[in-house]
Amino acid sequence: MYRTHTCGELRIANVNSEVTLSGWIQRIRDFGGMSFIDLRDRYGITQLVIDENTNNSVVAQLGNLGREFVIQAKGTVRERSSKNKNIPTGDIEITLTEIKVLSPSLVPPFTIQEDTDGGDDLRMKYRYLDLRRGPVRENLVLRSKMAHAVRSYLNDRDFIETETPVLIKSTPEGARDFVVPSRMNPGEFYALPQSPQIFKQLLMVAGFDRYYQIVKCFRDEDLRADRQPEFTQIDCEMSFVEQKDVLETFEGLIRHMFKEVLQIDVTDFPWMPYAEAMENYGSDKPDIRFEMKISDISDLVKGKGFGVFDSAEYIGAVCAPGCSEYTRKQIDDFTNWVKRPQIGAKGLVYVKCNNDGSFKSSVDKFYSNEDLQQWKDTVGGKPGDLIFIMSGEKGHTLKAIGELRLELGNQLGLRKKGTFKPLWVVDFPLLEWNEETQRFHAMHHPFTSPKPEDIWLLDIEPGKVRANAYDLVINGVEIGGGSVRIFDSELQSKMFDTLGFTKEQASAQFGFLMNAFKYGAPPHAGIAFGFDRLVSMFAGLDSIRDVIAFPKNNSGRDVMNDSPSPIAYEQLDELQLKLDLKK
RNA sequence: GGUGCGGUAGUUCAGUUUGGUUAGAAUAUCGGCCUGUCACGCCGAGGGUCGCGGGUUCGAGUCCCGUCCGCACCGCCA
Repeated sequence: MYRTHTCGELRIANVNSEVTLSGWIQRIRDFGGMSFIDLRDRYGITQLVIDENTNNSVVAQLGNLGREFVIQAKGTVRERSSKNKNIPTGDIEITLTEIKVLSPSLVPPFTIQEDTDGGDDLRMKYRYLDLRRGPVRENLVLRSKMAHAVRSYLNDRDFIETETPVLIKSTPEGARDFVVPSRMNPGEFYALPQSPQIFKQLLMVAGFDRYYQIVKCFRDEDLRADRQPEFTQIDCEMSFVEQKDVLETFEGLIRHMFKEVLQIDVTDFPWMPYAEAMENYGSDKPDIRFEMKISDISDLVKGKGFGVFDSAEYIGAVCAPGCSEYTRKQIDDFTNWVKRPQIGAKGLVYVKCNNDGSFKSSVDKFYSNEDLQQWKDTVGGKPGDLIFIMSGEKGHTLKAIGELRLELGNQLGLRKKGTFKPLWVVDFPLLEWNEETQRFHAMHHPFTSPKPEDIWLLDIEPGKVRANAYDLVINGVEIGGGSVRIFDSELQSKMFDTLGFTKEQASAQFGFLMNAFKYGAPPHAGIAFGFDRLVSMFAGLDSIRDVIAFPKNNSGRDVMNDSPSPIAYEQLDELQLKLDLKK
């Protein structure tokens, strides 16, 4: 028997018990006459003692031990003479009668403790050591709890957990597919799913009525702190429901997870139309932990001789509360910040609303005090506030002010971790114009249903058609999204038509789905949540890598096993593939 | 594809602005001392291709060019 207890469970009540523990040596503190060993496993740390009463065979072994050795220790639980209040086992220790090395260890490349000295790169290379650290392990425990909460909530509501294929057909819309060559079908390829979209819709046609799956999805696009090439979705679909049924069911899920896992009551899930989100926040995923809405002041500022504003399509303002005392340097820093290529603004106009009611702005030459007063009233400014103004093409400018708003929120400490503000963004556009391909693309995916009252626009102004599509945004992070689906094969083929598919292309790509819809498709709708993002948000982290056991790095590489890697000539030959690398 | 930041002991970093003696600190490791530590303490030792290649210079960790790698972001991500 390797152990009678874990390293986290012994307490004062266990005093005098004979116990056997197994685990990793966290640290040895050698005092010459006596020594302490911290023994660690997943459950905690227990202190082992060697002193003048310990038998010589144990003492003799001490010198052979080192950090991260796996040992088995037998001994007796006793009360400590000096207790450690910081750990749950801090009242007791084990006096050793026997110690056995189960597995020695090299000196680890970084210290394995709560605050490691290891950099990200090194931690990823030795991820199995990194995972021994409490904080990283806790993230994965949290992930497991959250998955459990998802399953219990959905199982209780008659959802059926169903697996769908991982080797599927490549589709041209959307993100780039990862592809897998087929040996038995030379020259042909599977794709890894970007989402189980079509399969879950087919399950609805099959009458499953309520489906979910916690499932890996794959996208061959460039990575970010919150984007991995393989990631996990909570994928769901329901039949005989309307948009509001879906939103109610799944805000229930999110509420359940917050309550069950974090013991937090999240009550409000307001709805905000996409158009309103863009107008007021310059983003389709507003962070509504703080106000600071963007105001359109185009009509107020034009025609006073300031050329930059006069020639701009749109002039927007955001008011930073209590910032009128910002120095020239601070304002310059913001100006430079918005001028970076990532934002790409030409400049930044400011108006200081001084506490004495006067104004100081970078455009005093062109505007009177009365003008500035009017701006202040429009943006809802108060004495002591600072108004930032940007101008230009409407879409870009709104986006830029939106970014500035978030940065101001950061600097003013208005984006507090541990505060959670969910928001449904609804009524997304059905289509968006793609300059590159000179055609409309589905904003969500081609199976998204247009709003019935907008269908008439499909032929004359496709860009104006709104969809029954929705995103769940929490704290400015897109956590999930879904839509009411098209279940009528006529409307579906009209949709493909609008997207520029020929009948043949549509039938080759999605023929089986359109066929399925000819055999009695129920009205259905669904949603998918980014599980990794949800976990990282619950954990209070900005990167999803820390909530994934074995993540990829920035360039999509696994630095631990050095993949991807070349394959043998024989493997290529079997697949009848030849490489033609450009460099 | 692009922009920015970074790469110096096992590890985390300082040193680069303004080129100049033997490249430092902390931590880890090893050795010695230590009976109540829990970030133990004290003394000592070892440990460096300053990412790589080229250039400028009497002299390069430091300046220039190229390149590789990491991170963040833009494009991209239905």
